[in-house]
Order: sequence, then structure tokens, then C-alpha cells
Amino acid sequence: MSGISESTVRRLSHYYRTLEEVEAEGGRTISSRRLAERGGITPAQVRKDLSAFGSFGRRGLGYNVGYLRRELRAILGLDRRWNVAVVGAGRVGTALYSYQGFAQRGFDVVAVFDADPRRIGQRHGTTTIEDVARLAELAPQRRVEIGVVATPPGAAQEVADALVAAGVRGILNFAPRKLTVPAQVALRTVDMAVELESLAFALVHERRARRQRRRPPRRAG
Amino acid sequence: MSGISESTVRRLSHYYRTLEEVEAEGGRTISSRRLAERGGITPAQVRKDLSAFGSFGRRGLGYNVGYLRRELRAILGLDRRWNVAVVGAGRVGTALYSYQGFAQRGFDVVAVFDADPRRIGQRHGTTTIEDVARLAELAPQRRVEIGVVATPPGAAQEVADALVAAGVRGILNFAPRKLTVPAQVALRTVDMAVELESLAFALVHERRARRQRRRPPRRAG
DNA sequence: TATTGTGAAAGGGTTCACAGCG
DNA sequence: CGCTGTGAACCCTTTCACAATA
Repeated sequence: MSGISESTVRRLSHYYRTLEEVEAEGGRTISSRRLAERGGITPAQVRKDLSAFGSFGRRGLGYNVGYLRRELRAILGLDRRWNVAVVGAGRVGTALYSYQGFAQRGFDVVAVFDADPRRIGQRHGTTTIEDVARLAELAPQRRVEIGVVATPPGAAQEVADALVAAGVRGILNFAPRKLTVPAQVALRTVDMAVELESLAFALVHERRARRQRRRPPRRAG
Repeated sequence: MSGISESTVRRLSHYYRTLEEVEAEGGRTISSRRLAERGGITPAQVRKDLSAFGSFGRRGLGYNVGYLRRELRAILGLDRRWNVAVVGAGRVGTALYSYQGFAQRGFDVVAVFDADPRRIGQRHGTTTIEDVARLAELAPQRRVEIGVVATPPGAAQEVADALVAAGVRGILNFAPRKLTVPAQVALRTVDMAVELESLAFALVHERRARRQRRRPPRRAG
């Protein structure tokens, strides 16, 4: 089951969110068209994405909102909880581990590490900042599966290596530096500088800046 | 000049960073191979990306580090400064506008807005948090060209609309919500939930999780 | 000999268009 | 008649492979 592209998965995540909203509003069924509407995607794309995992809809009717949401929840691996360690308790790290949506989505921050002695020992809510030197010991102990790298760029690779050594299977990197990890470790990168620079590029080279927007779905004719 | 793909631009941004590092280390020339090494890209990809903008290298020798860096700097629109407004002075907003790399890269945060009366008027460094109600007035006055949305999801679209109305040409969205903006406004989204969920997906469907890793470049044979 | 620049080939993702079904 | 599921067509991006050149 993994001829699934990165972009398909990201879209699933959006469909999931839309379904949560529609369900909260009391909607019972939804068509691929409506599911596509919010977010500049074509109905065909929605159907293709979903069909990679099964047949969840009913021809002529659309998809049952609650059912599809639960299916996506399972597909995305959100029907369980994940133990997360955040490394780096600077501004980004702090924003991250105090972010409510984290826990809400099933991601529990079970450890926060930093190298700065002034930060080590500080309590923030229920979490105490630990010395990063104890990562190798604490991460396996607390069954950490996902590591978030929120350190300065110079320390990022070293921290990633330590996380991998500690048995972490996925890394979310916020440091502005490309990381190298073994093939079996999943890696996602959020790079502010890249985002900002690609924005600057778009503004400088403005001609038809139609990023992230799509032409409206055309009906067959 | 815009048959340039989003992914090409993001890679340019990485090349630029690599060149900065290599230049700092005193390197004079660099081959597409070395430029590719850091970051799981093929040499051919590097050459194709660059060749979309001109011929910057010398056959047999490679690229002059300083020259190529300056060219990329101009291509990426980093040879000038950009006025940025951050909307939302919560944890994410605060992490953003106090982020040094921002200014270092040519992005000046000239305004920070929030809707919470307890935050309005607070000074953080050189910036005073303004009432978001004054966005329409202050953003054009301060020549804001890029807006950063760091609000709760419920307010994000409304804020984006206000930014667009105030003449902003690019938006960087951190709210977990797809935004709709006119085609001529560039939009980039950083969605933590999507990143985390795509990571969870990868771990659940582990088989061959070779995201962001590339097979090593093979020599012609 | 080393390495770029680039057409051509390959690969992958998106859209089309329609059969199948409610 | 409406809408899904999907093979085929299309299009865009990446990789190959080699002529050009230092």
C-alpha cells in the first residue's frame, strides 16, 4: 500500500479537516465536488485520492460524512496517540510544545529537551525541560516515536542523529538546514526561510502568480 | 520568465543557502555535484534549475561561488528589503516576529497586529502591537507588501481579506485553514497539522518510507 | 579530463471522460 | 438523473546521456 504520493497524503489531511467541520455543522453526506471546493482541488482529484484506499462513497449520493471521516482518521494514523519529543525550547520550540492542536490531534509531547542550562529544569505546564544530554536515555524510556527539531541550524543534524539513535521513526524539522536521516526514518521539513524566499520570488517575478489556486472545475461538455 | 515551478524555486533557496556556507568556508568554485550533495538532489536537477535562468557555470570547472550566490540572490528577490506585517501576536506570531533570520534575510517586520485588547499596545523590542482594526490604515501607510497570518483558524480568512484589501501582494499563512485569495496574490501555507499527520501516515504505512531521500546519483555507464 | 547545458526519454501526478451504479 | 470509481490521456517534472567547452 505505498504508491501513495506525498501530495495525496497532504490532501487527505485537508479532507479530514473539512469533514470534521461539516460534521460539526451537522452535514450527513458530501460530494467530491463539495469536498474539493474548500481548497482549490478538483472533484476528480478527491475521488482519485480516496479511491487509492477503497470505495467509500455511494454512486449518485456522495460520501457519508461521519463514515469517511473515521476512515480517513484511521488511514492517517490518527486513531491512536503518538509520543513526541521536542528538542529546542527556544521561541519556536515553545510555540510548538504549548500548541493545543498538538494534543488535540493525538500528539502528546512527552519530553522537551534543551542544551541551555538556564532553560533546563524549567516547568512549562506539565512538562519539564530536560538536558538534551539525557535524550538517549529518556526518549526510549518514554516511548518517543516522533522527534521535533527546533534547534539552531548548527545543532540540527547532531540532534537528528541522536533522535534516530534513540529509536525515533519520524522527524519534523524546523531548523533551516537540510537533514540527512536513514531511509527508514520519515522526515518532514518546515523551512521558514524557504517559504519567505519563494514568496519574494513570486512577488519579484509577478506575471501570473497563481500558486495554490486552481482554475475552477469545468463541467464535462 | 515564469515557466518556473514552485519546486525549482524552493531548491534555488537551498542552493543559495549552500552557497552562503561554502563562501563562508572560503570555497571559490563548486560543481553541480557538490551543490546537489547537500540535500538529496541530483546534479542534473541542479543544472536544469539554474539553466532556467541563464548560464552561470563554466564547462569543466563548475560555478563560481560568489558569482552564483549573487545571481541567485537577485533571482530570489533578496537584493532588496521587504516590509512584512504579522497578524496575530500569539505564540506563533511572537516566535515569528522576534525571529532574527527574518530581518537577516531582508524581511522587516514593520507592523504587528492583534485583536486582543490585553496585547494591543505591548512593546516587543522595537515593535508595538497594534489593534488589527487599524490594519487597513497602517499597512498601506507602512508600505507592507507581505502579510503573515498567525491567527486562530476562525479569523484567518477574514484577516487575509483585510490584508489583500490593504494592498498586500503576498501572504504566508500559518493558520490551519485553507485560504482563498485573488489570483494575483501569492500564497504560501505552513500547516503544522498537515505536516504532523503526513508524518503519522508515513509511520503507520511504513513499508519503504523514503520521503525526501533520493537514490544516490548514478554515473553514466 | 572534468563539468556544464540541454534536447530527448522517462517517470509521476493530474485531469478527462465515461461506464457503472444508486 | 446524480455522483462515484477508474482507465486512458495529458501534462509537468525529473533524469538521462551526450555534445560542447574549459
